[in-house]
Amino acid sequence: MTKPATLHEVAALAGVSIKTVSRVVNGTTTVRPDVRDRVLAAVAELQYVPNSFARSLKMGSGDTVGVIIDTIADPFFASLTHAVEARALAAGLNVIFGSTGFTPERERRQVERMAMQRVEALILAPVSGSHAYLEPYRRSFPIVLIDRSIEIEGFDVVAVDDRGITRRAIDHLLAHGHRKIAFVGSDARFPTTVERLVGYEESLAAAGIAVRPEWVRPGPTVDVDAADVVAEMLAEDDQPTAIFAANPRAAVGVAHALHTAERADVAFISFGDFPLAKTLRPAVTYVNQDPEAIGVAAIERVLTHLEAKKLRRKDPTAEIPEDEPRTIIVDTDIVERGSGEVAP
Amino acid sequence: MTKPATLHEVAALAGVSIKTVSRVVNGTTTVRPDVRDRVLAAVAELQYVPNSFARSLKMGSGDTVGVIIDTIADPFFASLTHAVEARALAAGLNVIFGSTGFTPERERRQVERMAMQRVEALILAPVSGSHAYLEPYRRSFPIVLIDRSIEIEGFDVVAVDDRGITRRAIDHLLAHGHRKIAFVGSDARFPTTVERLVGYEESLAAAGIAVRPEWVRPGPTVDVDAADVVAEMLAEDDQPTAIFAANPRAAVGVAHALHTAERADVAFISFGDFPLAKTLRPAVTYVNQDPEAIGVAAIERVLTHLEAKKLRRKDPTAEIPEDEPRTIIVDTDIVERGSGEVAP
DNA sequence: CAAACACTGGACAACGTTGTCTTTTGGGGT
DNA sequence: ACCCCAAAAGACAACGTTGTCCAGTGTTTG
Repeated sequence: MTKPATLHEVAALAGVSIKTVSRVVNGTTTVRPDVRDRVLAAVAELQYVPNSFARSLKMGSGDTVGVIIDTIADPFFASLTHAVEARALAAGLNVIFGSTGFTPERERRQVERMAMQRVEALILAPVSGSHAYLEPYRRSFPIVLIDRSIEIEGFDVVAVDDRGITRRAIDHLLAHGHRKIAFVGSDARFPTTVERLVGYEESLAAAGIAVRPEWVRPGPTVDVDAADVVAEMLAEDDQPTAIFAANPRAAVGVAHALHTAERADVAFISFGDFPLAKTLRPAVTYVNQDPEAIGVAAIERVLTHLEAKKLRRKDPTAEIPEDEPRTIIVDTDIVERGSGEVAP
Repeated sequence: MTKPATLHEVAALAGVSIKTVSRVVNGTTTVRPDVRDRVLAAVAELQYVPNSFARSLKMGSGDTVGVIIDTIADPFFASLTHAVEARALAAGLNVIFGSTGFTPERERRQVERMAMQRVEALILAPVSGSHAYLEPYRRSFPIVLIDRSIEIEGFDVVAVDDRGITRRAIDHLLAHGHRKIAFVGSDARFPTTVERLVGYEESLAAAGIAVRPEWVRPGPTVDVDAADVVAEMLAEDDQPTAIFAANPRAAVGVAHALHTAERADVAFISFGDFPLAKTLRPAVTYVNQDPEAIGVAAIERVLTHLEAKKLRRKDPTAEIPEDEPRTIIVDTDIVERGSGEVAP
């Protein structure tokens, strides 16, 4: 593990001053071709790589954005992060990431880490709980909240209209004649599924149908398997004729249960696509919440803020309307593939 | 966007010297309780967060490890990265990540970026092509190659015995009486699938069966859908009675094709599990290449190297055998779930 | 041919932190 | 009351880089 070369060493080898090497490396000013070549030769020989610590320290800002999500093992966040990284790379930014594991405490720890790493901006999928603690951080770097909205003013938010689209999904089932609709995958820990549940309730209320608590079930948790929940409901005499899965993991369970019970007669809509959803018969109708679109929108907000910061450095009085926090609702639609169009 | 507070400001507010604040923050030496409290109050009031750029610059080393993979959208790498991050967090390390998008050129660029970020270590899933360019970097920080091995000596490698386990999978099909076995998902770009193809060929050769080129097909690529490939083969009079999918994406295509054609009579083994694989009927037998196990083994190697580095700082002459590059083959097995045990 | 002029190269300080070394403080023993 | 010693606090340099400013060089023009 040799220590990397420094400007001094390159300068000594090339027989110039460190400042000249700096100029060649950064290419800001013109340097006489022969000197330039000598420096580049030295750079190559010593395998010189600029020290970003020193550079960022001097410059007063780095080139890293943070991404904090539930877990990268969730395909939804994997796609989202993928989109963020691709755009960040193009913009010359590094991506540092951390997971909350669904716990507020760990979320705080991750945010703190990001602050210490002096990220230029933070993209955060907040877990439930108070987020007042974010306030001071927001003064140091822009924070874009994704996937779920938060009660506090002043943050950028990129999310999906969970309530509205769920309402539309339930309306869709109602329109196909269903009156007995189950909701699988409720989880009070997640604001998103809570919102989806509200959409479910609103839709039923508008149709004059009472919510039956025994048909509102938790999704996959440590001790509950969504497949078991469905099997249980389908074992009763009085059964739902349609099932809405509030998240893809729940949907996989529901699909498993319906498939093993050979109950193609039960209508089914999933919130979020999953692999093989189109292979099952009937293929699964789903709410298309596009993770890439959310990721792209989030990183674009970040880039806008960074651009604004650059502008403001030149002219601190400049008015930059794009720099104000915004709430972006990413479009969502329902993709009909059969399972959601089954008649009761 | 206020500038974060510095040690100087905290020191001024607390009425002490910066060194004392540094001591309180790092908790190395004892500080008189009253002074300590005053400093902590100032830290809280100013929202002081240490500047890791300055710290890393002074210390000569940071606390970040890099992870470079094909794409985080691949569930295999998502799980792997998840395991790496969890362990890194526990060790107080930050994870910075980048994707190659399967192109050698972009891989180089990502490695360069990591070097500039002065990562403490790098976990890399190399794409094919020459990796001689890694040699100089290896002198600056340890590099652990994952998932695929590389021709160069001197690197840590954590991988799966692709050839051996594939051979076992094909042997498994042979043992169930199959003689006509197709291989879907070959891709010369990936050393892993190349190795798997070799395993396939070895197994057939050992059984005295000739490889039929028309049954060795590429997996999903930009212009080839694995499902179409399978449908094509099953349209012929002379068909394979068993199919081996060389990667999970190919497997999803194969599953789709078999399922839509209602060909439960065709045996099927997948390299890698995929969601719903256990839901299909018959449930899909698969080679269990545990991504978490690979991730854990890789980050453990990294931690070992960093520990060794710390030891060596104290005693540069110390002999640390664990620090030598190693090749770790992570255990793999075949999970029988039905589809691989179908008779011809 | 000389003088002004770009243009190139170098010395020095500073970013915020920690390590080393020195100074101050406080408390105990005589 | 004095001195000594340990513990606590401070002064200063240094990490590797870039920005500012100044000196030197060669080129072009009056």
